Amino acid sequence: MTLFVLLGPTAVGKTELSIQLAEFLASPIINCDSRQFFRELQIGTAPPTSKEMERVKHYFVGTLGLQDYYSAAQYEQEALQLINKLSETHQNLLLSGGSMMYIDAVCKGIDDIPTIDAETRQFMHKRLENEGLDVLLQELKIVDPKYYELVDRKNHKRVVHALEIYYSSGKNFSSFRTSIRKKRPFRIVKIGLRRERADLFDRINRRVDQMMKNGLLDEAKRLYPYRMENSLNTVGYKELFNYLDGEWDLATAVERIKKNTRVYAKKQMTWFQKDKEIIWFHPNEYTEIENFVAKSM
RNA sequence: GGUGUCAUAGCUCAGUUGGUAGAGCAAAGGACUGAAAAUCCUUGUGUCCCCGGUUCGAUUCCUGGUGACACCA
Repeated sequence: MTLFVLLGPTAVGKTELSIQLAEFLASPIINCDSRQFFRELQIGTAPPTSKEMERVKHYFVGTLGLQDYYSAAQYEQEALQLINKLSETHQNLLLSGGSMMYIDAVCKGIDDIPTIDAETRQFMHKRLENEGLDVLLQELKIVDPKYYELVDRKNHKRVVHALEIYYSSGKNFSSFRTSIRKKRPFRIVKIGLRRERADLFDRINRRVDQMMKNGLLDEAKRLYPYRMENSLNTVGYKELFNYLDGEWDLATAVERIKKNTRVYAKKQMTWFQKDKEIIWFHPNEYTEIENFVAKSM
């Protein structure tokens, strides 16, 4: 069995191409855009249209509620289970999306680290607020000197998480970090889509305008009560919440959505560039992609 | 036509009592192991509008020019 992974920055044109490619491969699409998992996020995450969903069966689209907890590790498990099951009837499968960490979770695996219960999380979050990052850093230095040396010490999420692991498991983060690449019982072929930056940024800007026309603001108003949920700490929504809070005017919020989407696209490209397994194509080169896929099957 | 104000980074502007300059935004580069569309780090040389003058030295002062804006005719 071969797993084809179609990836690339947001708005590059993955969705349209993934439909064609899925039909060519006679495969369903295993979605790997982490924000498209959330059922409620309809306009802002540019999920496949209902027409596209009719043409090709999609997994992991609209499967989560706004308040559901989810993680890359959970995705790894569920996606592998699904791939395993589908491989009984399919010779080729297509995974498509741009969530870097989730792609790596499936292709390379991530270490087995205990899940932190909500209570510990809340407790550590409070400690960060009350005692500050420096106190927690000093604690980490004692508890896990190895990770203390490695960690981005200004990034509170990393520091807090390492301590959460220690307090809920009694073992430090370093003892869980193996960095061993997990073996998969199938072949993986990564196809990257990219286009000129000016072109990509232009598509992003236009897509945001289109989302606004499609009623993104109404959607944000509807979801406003849930704005504190992690699922809504998402480009396209968080900026509109600022507008609804009266902090920005609407034009500013829309500009910020565009900018943050561009920044996100850049982050994706930075991450993907390091991955030498990716074979790159321009979205217009569909024939070349199909030829390449045919040779790799 | 006259008078005045302004002309500095992609944009909005600060500043140099004359020793070639810095903020915000935009932009660029990077990190990333169970909240990742998250979170975090790094990066500012630009004919200081143009010609000339004064000066050891001018982006800064002076003459002229060009452009923008305001007011007066």
